[in-house]
Amino acid sequence: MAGPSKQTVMLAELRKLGLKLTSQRVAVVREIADDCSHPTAQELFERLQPHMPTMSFATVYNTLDALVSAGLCTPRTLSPGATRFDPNTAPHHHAVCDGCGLVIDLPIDKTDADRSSRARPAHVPQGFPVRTVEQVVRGSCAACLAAKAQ
Amino acid sequence: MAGPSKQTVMLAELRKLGLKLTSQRVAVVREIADDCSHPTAQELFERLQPHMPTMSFATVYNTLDALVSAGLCTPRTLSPGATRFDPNTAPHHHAVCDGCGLVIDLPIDKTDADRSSRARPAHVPQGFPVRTVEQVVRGSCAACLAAKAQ
DNA sequence: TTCGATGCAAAGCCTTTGCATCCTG
DNA sequence: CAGGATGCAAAGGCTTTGCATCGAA
Repeated sequence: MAGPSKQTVMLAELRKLGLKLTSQRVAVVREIADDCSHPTAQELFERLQPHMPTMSFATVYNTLDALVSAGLCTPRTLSPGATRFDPNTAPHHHAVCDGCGLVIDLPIDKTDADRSSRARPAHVPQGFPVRTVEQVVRGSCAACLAAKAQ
Repeated sequence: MAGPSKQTVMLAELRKLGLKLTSQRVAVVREIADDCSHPTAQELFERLQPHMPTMSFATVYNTLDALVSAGLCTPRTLSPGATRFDPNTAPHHHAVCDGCGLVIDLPIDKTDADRSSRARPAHVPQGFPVRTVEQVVRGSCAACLAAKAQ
């Protein structure tokens, strides 16, 4: 389990693709590599800006696009509003809050894997090659539940 | 199976909620009631505008919001870009094209129902009441597949 | 030194909002 | 007739783009 960190892998992959490792890209990669909160570009920018006053939106998007193209990060549009970025490249499901759009990773255990991987065939049209099958669990997060109760 | 049409049901529900049945609302309802292509507000507007020159975006959104609030229509944000509206209120899954964002309904058969309804519990956190569980099948539609091949 | 990357600002989509006017009930 | 609904236009979020400047390799 003690392999290279996620951020090391990401930076190595970007370099392998011939992309320059600018300080801005390194900063974005460090910020998102181990973040399982599915941040938006806006959120990443707001976290980075204080430490790097010249950081711009365009660069955040540029770096995220590079990571997505490299298959190191997945853009998620599971709820209205800004695209969220997910550094977890292992297959997994998501719980999404109807109220605030919060996205929670749901690991796939053996039982789930059986269900979701094999559930694919039914009714998917001919000529539609399947890349992934995910489950989306919609409901309310604890915070929104509490807010609604008041 | 010969119940009232979907559009009749929608209009009756809107009236029941005390909303006025303006010609604009009737037009939007007629346009979306039996449309399984998951149109965007923009698309609905572009279809209606030629026949109803004064139709405005605000009214399309207004009517769609009313239908959503009434539970007669579901907004879907399964791919980047505009929200798509789904008049199919029965539980079902979706196939989504990575290339163009096309959304195809996948009916739930008995076997699927068993899988998806029961698949819920695993790893969903405490205090997260579940409203729905859907499957999202991602891949490529026939048109995008053909376009890529060239 | 070179060519790609950055920062800035403007433009582009999608959606919401404010307000005067209109029209259903 | 009254109050809700409409149309228009402007504003508001999110994202992309263009271009002059900068800096990693």
